[in-house]
Amino acid sequence: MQRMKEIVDLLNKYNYEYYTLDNPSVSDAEYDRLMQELIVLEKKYPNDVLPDSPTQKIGGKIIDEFDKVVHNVGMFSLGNVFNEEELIEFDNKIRKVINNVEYVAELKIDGMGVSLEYKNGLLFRAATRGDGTVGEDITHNVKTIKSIPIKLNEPVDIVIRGEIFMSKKSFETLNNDRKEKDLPLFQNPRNAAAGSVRQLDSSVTASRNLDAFLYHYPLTPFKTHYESLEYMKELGLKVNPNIRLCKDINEVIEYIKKWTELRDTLPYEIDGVVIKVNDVTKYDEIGYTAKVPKWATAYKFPAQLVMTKLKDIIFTVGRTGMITPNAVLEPIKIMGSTVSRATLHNEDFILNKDIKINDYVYIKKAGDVIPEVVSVELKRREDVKPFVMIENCPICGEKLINPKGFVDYFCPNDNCPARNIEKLIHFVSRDAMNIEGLGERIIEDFYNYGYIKDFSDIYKLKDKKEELVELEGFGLKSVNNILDNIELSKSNSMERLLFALGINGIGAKKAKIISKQFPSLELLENSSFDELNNIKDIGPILSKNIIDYFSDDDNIRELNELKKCGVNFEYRGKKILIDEEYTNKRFVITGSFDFITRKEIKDFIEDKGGFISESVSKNTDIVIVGKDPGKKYDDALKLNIEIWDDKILKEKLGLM
DNA sequence: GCACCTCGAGTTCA
DNA sequence: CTCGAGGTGC
Repeated sequence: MQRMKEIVDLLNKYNYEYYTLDNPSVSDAEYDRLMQELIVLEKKYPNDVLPDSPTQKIGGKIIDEFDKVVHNVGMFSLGNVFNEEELIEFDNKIRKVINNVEYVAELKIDGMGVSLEYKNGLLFRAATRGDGTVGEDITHNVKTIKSIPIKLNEPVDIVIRGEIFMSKKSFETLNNDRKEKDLPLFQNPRNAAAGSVRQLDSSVTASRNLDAFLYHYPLTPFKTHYESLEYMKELGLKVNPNIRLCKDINEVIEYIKKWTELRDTLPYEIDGVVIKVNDVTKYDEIGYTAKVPKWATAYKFPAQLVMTKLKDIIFTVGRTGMITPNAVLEPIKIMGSTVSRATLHNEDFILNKDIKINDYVYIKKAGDVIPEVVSVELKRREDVKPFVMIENCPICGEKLINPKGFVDYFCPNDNCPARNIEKLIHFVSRDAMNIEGLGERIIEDFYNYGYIKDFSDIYKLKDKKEELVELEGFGLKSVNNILDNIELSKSNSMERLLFALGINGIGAKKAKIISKQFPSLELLENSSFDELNNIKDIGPILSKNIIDYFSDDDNIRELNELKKCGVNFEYRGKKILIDEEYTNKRFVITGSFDFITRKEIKDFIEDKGGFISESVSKNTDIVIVGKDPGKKYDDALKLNIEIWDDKILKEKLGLM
């Protein structure tokens, strides 16, 4: 079919031009006409459909859920700088490591990160960023995006990272369309793009007019980032045309100034500028922090500020009794949503910012989500009332306390209804007992009806099934669902229960650390202050909180009730084999070993509850020394720290 | 005793 | 996200 091939070639050429030239040689109307003709032809001759036909990109597959994808190269996030000084500091730190640094400055597209995996030049898999290690498989949807080629110009195996976004124009069209159909509107192009990519039905994604820029080649063989980008263009990948190679940080600053001004003229939204060291071979030398690479950063444009009236300051009570002042605002639209509340954190925050009731205040959205009061417009101040911290709990009336050295005030009443409800909400929450279907509203209702007061009452709800079914808004189906999930939660591993109990200062992470060393609640109950205090990352205050918790008769009674209800008290995860010689001891490894890998030593020690640290200090317990040890060995000798040579190590490992 | 980092607690709206 | 507190290292 000669004509079919002609059209396919034309359309592919057009797609390419559309994203690389300002004035493509084919008009929108002509493109649509050709597409129509092609669809008719392909219907007529389904056997002759060409593999690189653009119609093959319009998916129609509906899937049940997204598969998880483990990124074979981690997808890191970037650190942020918010002004010129911070940027110069970023540059200074890099120039301490390497001189004559060149940067690549790129527009930071406000969209959604994506990882593309090509095999033999064909798009094999596309995944979201997720937590950086595990993302979601969105291949079926990404195939519908015109600017992401299904086939590259060379048959290579390659992983490429980029950003999927929606143009300002498409966003407007989409929202106008949704308005007509009375559908909820998207807040901004980024949410629209993210929502569209996460469609189970890819024909919906196809209709959304998504676009993409690719900007990163993680395992590049090239010496510089700029060369990688050039190569990506050769492959047919769409790279943003406004990328600039900068000789030094001053050129980066120039670039930022230019785009701060031109920002609104772009057809898509940007929220800053990304700056990367051009020389890829220096990345390891410059290094990484725990979270982000040190060889790149994002300059973020200042967030949008809006002014509104602060009508009142009210107070909420958390599960710990912590009192939090909240600003009641004249509702105002900011970045797509209407805000009427914002946290004021504590008394100091309010006094430092000199916030008074009836003031006009500037609001921004921190991380584009959480509203935050930035400052007061003193020029508009009139008829204001001073802020006065309350002295009694707004719910139960108990006199508040302000522990020495604390900024926050607390309601000390263990039976405060507000606290009780918050404790129950925490107990069922996702990282705690994870009881789905038992949401905040329902907890509140059940508490007020008197069905639940203590944690264990949740497990006794099944005895009241007949009554619950009669409640307004509940039916047999919803009640059954809740009761099923309550039953399921009984078998949770100990760390969830420990976290759910809500001991002060014991969050999800600490609960897990503790559970590994005291793998049942009974063992924890019988632990001593010293044993707890010895655990790494658990100090005297948390140890005391735990001891106090288990010394309280009410708590013991409640734990017995939970046990009676059949709630699991055991830790089900990987346990530590407690061993005096290893548990909570700090090890440092130096030199090399021919009979074992470092990873194996590390696993051996960590299985017994020991820790590996990188440098020797007076807190190091044991230094393991192999062949050709480094400075760490000298440090160990100086500080008189126990040393295990390869012979001792072999004995300990049971190899001799 | 101070500087650093990690963690916990509370947080908005649809 | 932001804040303060707690833990640890120097």
